[in-house]
Formats: sequence, C-alpha cells, structure tokens
Amino acid sequence: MTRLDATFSALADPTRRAILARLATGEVTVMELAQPFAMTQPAISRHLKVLEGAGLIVRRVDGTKRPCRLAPAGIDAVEQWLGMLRQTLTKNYERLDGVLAAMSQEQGDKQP
Amino acid sequence: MTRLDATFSALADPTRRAILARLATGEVTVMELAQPFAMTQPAISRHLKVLEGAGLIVRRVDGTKRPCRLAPAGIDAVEQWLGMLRQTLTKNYERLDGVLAAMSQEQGDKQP
DNA sequence: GTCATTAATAGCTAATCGGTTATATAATTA
DNA sequence: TAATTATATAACCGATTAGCTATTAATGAC
Repeated sequence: MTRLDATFSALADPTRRAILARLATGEVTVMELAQPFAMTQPAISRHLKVLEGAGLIVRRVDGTKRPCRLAPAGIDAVEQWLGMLRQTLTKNYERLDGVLAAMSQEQGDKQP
Repeated sequence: MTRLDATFSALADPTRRAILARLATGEVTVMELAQPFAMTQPAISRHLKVLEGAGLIVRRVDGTKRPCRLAPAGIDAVEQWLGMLRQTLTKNYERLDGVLAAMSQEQGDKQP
C-alpha cells in the first residue's frame, strides 16, 4: 500500500476525520480525543495508529500521555495529487476548446 | 456512509486513482479503461461503480458502450473538506501566535 | 511499595473489499 | 434470426477492517 493509499484510506473514516478536525485546534491527548466518541479507548488508539501510518498526525511522549498533533505533510500529499488531476483536466479542456474552435473555423464559423 | 466517506474511500485505491487520471484526459469506455490493467472487465466495472457512487464519475449510454467521464463535484467535495481543515489550522496558528506574543509582553519582552 | 491513570496490544468476530469465474442483458452486425 | 460485442451482475473466496473485551506496560501519586 502506498503512502497515498494509506492517506486516502485514513480519511475515509468519519471518526478519523473528526479526530483530525479536533487536532486542527491544537495538541490533544488520547483520552481527550476519545471522550466525545461513543467508542472505547482501544478503538481510538487504533484510529490514531492509522492516522500516524498515513502521515496525518505525529505523537510525542509526555509522561504517561501521548499528545497528538496534525502533520500537514499528509494533507499536502493529498492536495498535490488532486492538483495533478485538476491540471490534467484543465489542460485537456483547453485542448478541447482548441479542437472545437478549429472545427468551427472549418465549417465557416456556423456556430457563434 | 456519507458521500465524503465514499469519495475518500474510492480515492484510496490505486487502480481507481489511475482510472480517474485517465478520465482527466477525456471520455473513455469500459473496455478502453480495462485494457492497461492486469485485471478482468468485471473488476473494472465494479471500480467504476464505486467511483460513480462516490460522485467522482458519470456515465452515459452510447449503444452498447458506457463512456465515462470525470465529475468534478466529487473532487470539489474533497477539496472543500481539506480547505476547512486548513482554515481551522491557520486560525489556530494565528491564535497561538497571539498567545505567544502576549506571553512575551508579560515577561517584559525577554524573547526577541 | 502500592494503587491509579494513560495508553498500547492481543485475540475475537462480523462486515466489507477486491479480485475471480460464470452468466445475463442489450445493442450491433452478418 | 444468429453470432458478436460491450457491459453488468451473481456467487464465491481470502484478506482487511472496525469494533469489542481483557490484558499489559509505563508513569505518577500516595
């Protein structure tokens, strides 16, 4: 599984997206993250492992706590891929415009 | 499963991302899409169904063919979510900057 | 040292996923 | 009408996933 696979797959889960949204406001510990969800602590820990594997968060050690924070690198990778797609899309729209314009010319400008 | 779940989940598969990249260059039929992959036609048909369900492609009918093309709406939804995350992130960095500045003031500007 | 807290891990289960082969449907061609 | 082409669907299989409970490890408080 590529890093991009892991990142998109991590983002496909609503719990994990909610965790990321929470982390966008700053560093949060595992128990703090778990609290608003109807889910056990081990379940949250596994979600965090998935997010970490996807390069979307990083964790540090603070006593018994493991505060998490966002790692923008993962999000960058996603936006880069989307940008590539959009660029191809735009390029081909432009080419299509060119083709249509040429066709229009050949027909003696019947279309406005 | 929400639409956003479906979209991210659809993007998590490399075959499906390759299909989207191909479709960014224009309309393609199912067999044309299947040809470069080491995969059977039913497998591709299912990937297309997933992409359609995620709002990432649309299909039209042309005789026995079903040409697919990209539906930018799905990609828009993803970018919108990422934008929201980035906005929260930026907002909180700014707030953090403010907090740090205030702390600096209280300490009598010991930091540069 | 003992107990409480924070978090991770192991092992289980039901559901989902991504592929396969075989078959069905629908339009085209001979 | 019969054969071919393009695609979809069904039934199956092995791997993965997302949750659970129970347990473990490590730190902090008393």
